[in-house]
Amino acid sequence: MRDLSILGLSSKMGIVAGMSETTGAPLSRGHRKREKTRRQLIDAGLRALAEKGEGLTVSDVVAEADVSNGTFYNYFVDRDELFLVLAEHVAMSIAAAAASAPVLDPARRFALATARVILRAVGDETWARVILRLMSRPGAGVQLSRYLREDLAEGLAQGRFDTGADDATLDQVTGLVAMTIRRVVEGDAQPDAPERAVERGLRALGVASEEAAELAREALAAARENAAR
Amino acid sequence: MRDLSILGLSSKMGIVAGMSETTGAPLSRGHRKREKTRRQLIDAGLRALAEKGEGLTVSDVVAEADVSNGTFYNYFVDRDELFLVLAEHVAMSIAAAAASAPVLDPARRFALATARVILRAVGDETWARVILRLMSRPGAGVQLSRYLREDLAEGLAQGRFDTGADDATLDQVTGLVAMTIRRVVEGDAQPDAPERAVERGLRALGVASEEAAELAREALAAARENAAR
DNA sequence: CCCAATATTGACAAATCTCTCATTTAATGT
DNA sequence: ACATTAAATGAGAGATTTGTCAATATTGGG
Repeated sequence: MRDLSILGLSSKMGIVAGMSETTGAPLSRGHRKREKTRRQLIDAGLRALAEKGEGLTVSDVVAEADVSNGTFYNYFVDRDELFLVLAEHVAMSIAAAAASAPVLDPARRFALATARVILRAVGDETWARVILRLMSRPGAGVQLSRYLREDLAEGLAQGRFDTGADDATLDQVTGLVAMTIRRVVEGDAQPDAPERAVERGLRALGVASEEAAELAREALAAARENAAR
Repeated sequence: MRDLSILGLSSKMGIVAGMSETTGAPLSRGHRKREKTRRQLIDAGLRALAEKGEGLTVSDVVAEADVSNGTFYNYFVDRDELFLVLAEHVAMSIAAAAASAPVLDPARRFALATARVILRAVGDETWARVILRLMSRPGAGVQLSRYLREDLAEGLAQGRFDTGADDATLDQVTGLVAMTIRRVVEGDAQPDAPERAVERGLRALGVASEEAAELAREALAAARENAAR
C-alpha cells in the first residue's frame, strides 16, 4: 500500500482475470464468465467503503465478499487499485443514474437528472454513503458535476437559465445535491426533501418560483415511475 | 480501535493530563502548563487528518507531533478519542471563524460570517482539508450549518430573506460553502470565488441580485481587513 | 538543592495487515 | 473421461499498528 496518486489512473493496473468489464468482444473465450468474482469484490468493496471509509482493509473486503484473501490479488494488484476502480465505478454510476430519456427542455432535463440521482441515493443507502465518502477525495467534485455542465450551458444558451455552467453555479447545485444525499443518509430528511432539492436547484438557475415547483413535482413523479419500472 | 459511536461522546473520555481546555479555573495547580503537549498532538492530528484522512494512524500523529508513542496515550485513551476531539475542535473552529462583530442586518451578518469561513479556508489549507474530511463523517452536516440557523431565522422574521432556516435552504448554503472550500483546496478556484460564493448564498436567500453583489463585496473587504489585523 | 508529582520515553507483546506462492479445486473443450 | 487452462485457497513472511509499562527525565514548590 502506498499513497494513491492523486489524479490520473494507476500506473500499474494489472488486471489479471477478466480484462473485459465493458469490452465489446463477447468475453473472447466463453468460459471467462468468472467476472462474477470481480463483481463480488467490487460490490463488497463498495459496502466496505460505505461503512469504513478510506480506512477500509483488504481483509474487510474479502470477508464481505466471502472469498479468500489470495483471491483478491488475482483481481487487483493492490489495495489502491481497488480504490481507483471503486472511484471510477461510482463516477460512472452517477452518470448512469443521471442519464435521462431525451428531454428537450434543459430545465426539465436538469430536474429529471437531479431527481434521479437523489432518488437513487434514497433507495440505495450504500451507494449514497459511498458517494459521500468519495466526496472527500481529491477530484471528486469534478466527477459529481460532470453530469451538469452540458445541461447548464445549453440552458443558458437557450435563455432558459439566467446563469451558466460557471464554477459558482456548479458548486451551488452539486453542493445542494450532496448535502441532500447526506441528509438522506443520516436519516433526518423530510419525505419531500428530494422535491425541495430539485426545486431549489431550478430556482438557483433562475427558473421562476412557481415553475420550479411545478417542474420539480413533475420530475420526481417521472423519476419515481422510471425507477419502479 | 473500535467502531466509533456514531453520535454522542465517547464513553471513555479518560483525560489524564490537563483536564481543562476551557475550564474557567486557572489551571488548578500552576505547573500544568503542559497543555502544550496536548495542543501539539491535536495540531499534529489535524495535519495528519488533512493528509491521510480517516486512515490516520497514531504513528502518523506522534511522528508529526515529534513526541513518543507512549505520550499519545497519556492524552487520549484511544485513537478514536482523538477523532472525537478533532471533530469537536473543528466544529468549534468553524463557529469561531464565522463569529463576526455584532452586525444588525441579518443579510450583512450572513455575508460576513460566510466570507470569514471561506477566507479562513483559503488561508489555512490544513483547516480546509480537515473540514472536507470530516464532511464525510456522520453528524458533520449539523456542525457545519449550526452557524447559519440563527441568522437565517432572524432574516426571515425581519423580511430580509424570502426563505427561512428550513432544511433545503441550509443544505443549499452549506453545500455551496463546502463545495467552494473543496474548490479552493483543489487549487482551481478563481480569485473571486469567495466573493461569488457569498453573492450566490445571498441570492439563494432571496436578496436581490445587485444588492447581493454589493453586500458580498463589502463582506469580503471587511473579512479581509479583519483577517489582516 | 532536594523531593514529590507529573510527563516522557522507548522497548515490547499482541494484534492486524498486506502481499506471495505453492497447492488444490473447478471449469472447459474435445 | 481426460487433459488443459484458469480460479480459488490459505498458510505464512514481513511490515505496521496499537496499546502497555517500567524506567527515566522534568517540573515547581518548599
